Amino acid sequence: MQKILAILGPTATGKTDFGIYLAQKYNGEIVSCDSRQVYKGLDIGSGKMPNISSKFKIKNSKWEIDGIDIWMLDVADPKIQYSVKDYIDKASKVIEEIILRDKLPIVVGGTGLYFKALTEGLDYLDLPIDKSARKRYERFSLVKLQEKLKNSYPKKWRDLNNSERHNKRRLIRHLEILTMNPYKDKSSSPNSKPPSYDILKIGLTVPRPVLNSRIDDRLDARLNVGLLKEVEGLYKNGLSEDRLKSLGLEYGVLIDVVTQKISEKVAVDILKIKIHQFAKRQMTWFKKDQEIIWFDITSQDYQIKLENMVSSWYH
RNA sequence: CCAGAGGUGGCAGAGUGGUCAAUUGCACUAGACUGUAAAUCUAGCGGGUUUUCCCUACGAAGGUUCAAAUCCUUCCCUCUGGA
Repeated sequence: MQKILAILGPTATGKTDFGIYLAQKYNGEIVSCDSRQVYKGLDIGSGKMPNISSKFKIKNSKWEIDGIDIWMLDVADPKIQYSVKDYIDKASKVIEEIILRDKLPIVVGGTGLYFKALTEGLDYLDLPIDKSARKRYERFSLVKLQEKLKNSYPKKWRDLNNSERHNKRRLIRHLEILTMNPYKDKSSSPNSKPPSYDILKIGLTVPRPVLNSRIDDRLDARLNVGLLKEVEGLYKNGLSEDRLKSLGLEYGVLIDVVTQKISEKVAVDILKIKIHQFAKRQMTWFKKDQEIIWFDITSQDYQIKLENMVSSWYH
């Protein structure tokens, strides 16, 4: 069975660096699994930029760091919302191509849903976004959305947990799906199963306090190399405030500095907290995947142990 | 030194005699999540193995009252204005 290596985990654990290292060692190519790195122009903030010590070049939107090809970067226009569907369509092709080149695909990233969709498939992925339905439902109150779903699709409503029932955005999507009536249309495929691979899932982790301070340091470093300018540039290039907000974290918070709503100092404090919380959410997601083998990067010899594991899997 | 304002849970900030272990926001903890996922959402959040119960708590110490974060006295501290 074709092998794929995956390096997962929360932000700021050095996934990319380690991925590049392993790619060099095992003749691999990297497939980024990151919902923000897909966008052109989100470079510093999304963590695309390599270390100063690394050599990198970009040709035709294709990145190469220290001689290693990195895929799924700059594949989307930041003005336009990207989706899981877009990601797996493209990334699965990229993986096939790497395999045809007789190289090892190394999926590196922290976007859990994308990774899951890529490796396990997702039901009803062929149901597109219905913009008009979405627009219509967005004006509804939470209660109204709940009533509507309860009445028109009681089975779905019953299946939802408390958290989901209060999630306006999710409620809207369920309603949106309903208007497409996929369950009557036998031609729509319930599941898009990807080919089955032999995937070694490596998880990189650190004790939370350490993680938090790594996040803080990294943010300071990114600020020093022009993160704020990057956000300002995107804004001047026509990304709306709302769009930047929806991009989240550095983009969502720093835009308020660009538009002079808050000071940089305040923004940085807020941002650090938000990234801590984000890292926590990533952990919550990945913890559920029992197949991930975790390595604490602050523990001794983790690198050796990890490499041993990879090489015995890879042969 | 005088005059005003004020000291509430990790922080901000409500509450001005009982329904207050104390609204709310933030932080924090745990979690959910099948086309926005760096998004969106839920729960918990003083302590206690008996939980419609007990203890400790609204600057400190006393007091009034059946009952106080809320009223009174003194003290300590902070801020603003005047010397």
